Amino acid sequence: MARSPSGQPTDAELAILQVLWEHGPAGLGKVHEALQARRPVALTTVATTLKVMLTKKLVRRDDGPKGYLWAAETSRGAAASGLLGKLVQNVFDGSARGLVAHLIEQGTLDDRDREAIRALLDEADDAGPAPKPTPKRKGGRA
Amino acid sequence: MARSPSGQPTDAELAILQVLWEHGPAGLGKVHEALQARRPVALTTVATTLKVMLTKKLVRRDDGPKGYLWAAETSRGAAASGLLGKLVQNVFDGSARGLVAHLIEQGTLDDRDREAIRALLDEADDAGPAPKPTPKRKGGRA
DNA sequence: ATACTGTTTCTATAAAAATAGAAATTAGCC
DNA sequence: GGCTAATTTCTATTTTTATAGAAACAGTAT
Repeated sequence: MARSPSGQPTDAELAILQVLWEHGPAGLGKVHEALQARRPVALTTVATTLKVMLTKKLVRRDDGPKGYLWAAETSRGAAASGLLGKLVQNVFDGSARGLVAHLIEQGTLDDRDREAIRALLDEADDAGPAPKPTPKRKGGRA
Repeated sequence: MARSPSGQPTDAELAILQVLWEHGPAGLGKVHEALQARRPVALTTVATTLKVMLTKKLVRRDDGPKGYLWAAETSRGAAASGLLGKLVQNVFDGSARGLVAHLIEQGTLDDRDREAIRALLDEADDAGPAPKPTPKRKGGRA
């Protein structure tokens, strides 16, 4: 056997999603144009990939003025979570903290980045101080 | 054309690297055993993958007591950097900060994680307080 | 209506990735 | 010295990914 489809968008698919996330729903031409700006790719290649993405439910297809309008059916956050989850699992042995540590130690983040991250950390502290492991249902505190 | 080899280790390869990173250099049997603990995989599959990884320079192969001893030739950090770089580029539009923000906002990091990260951030501040954008050569301030 | 333009679908190919059986090899054992 | 068990190499298959040409189709403008 070969591998089973991970469900995660591939590189080519991410390139397309990136365009849709930025420009919003767009026709084939628009998507192609945006991709072309980065690296050469045939129009039909984009079309084929979009078709595949449709079956994968990564994009939606609505009737537009000319042909179809293609729209991302996966949010950037969702895609990020999926891919990050895999990476964290594969490389950092499941530790997201390890991943962040890597970025910090590697000097990938500059001063402003670090400052911004501190702010976010503080917000997160305020947001969910509840150490409760998320009650399944019947929310609210006992 | 199809894609050209990214150079980055694939999922199956990462699984093997993970083992080698943890256990250090090991024989085929040991690697297989460790992988098997997670999901079923044939011995020959591991052998074949190792062979491929050898040509990719992801592992080294030294003579051992029985057969060979296989060792990771790529550090966890290096693999992480490569994969993270791609992910950041593909999904976060080049912003590593964006990636960290995602993790924080998604609640992927718990209290202890956040605390640990703060400490690392502080260390990083001390480490390289120079705001100079890394002088190309003839270092030092003008 | 007809030609042009952009879109979609169909068909196809090549490489990588994942997997494993069969066969050959080797080191150690009795 | 030949057997056994682990190892390695060879060969092979399947699926996905990435890519694109050809052809069929739709809408637009003249």
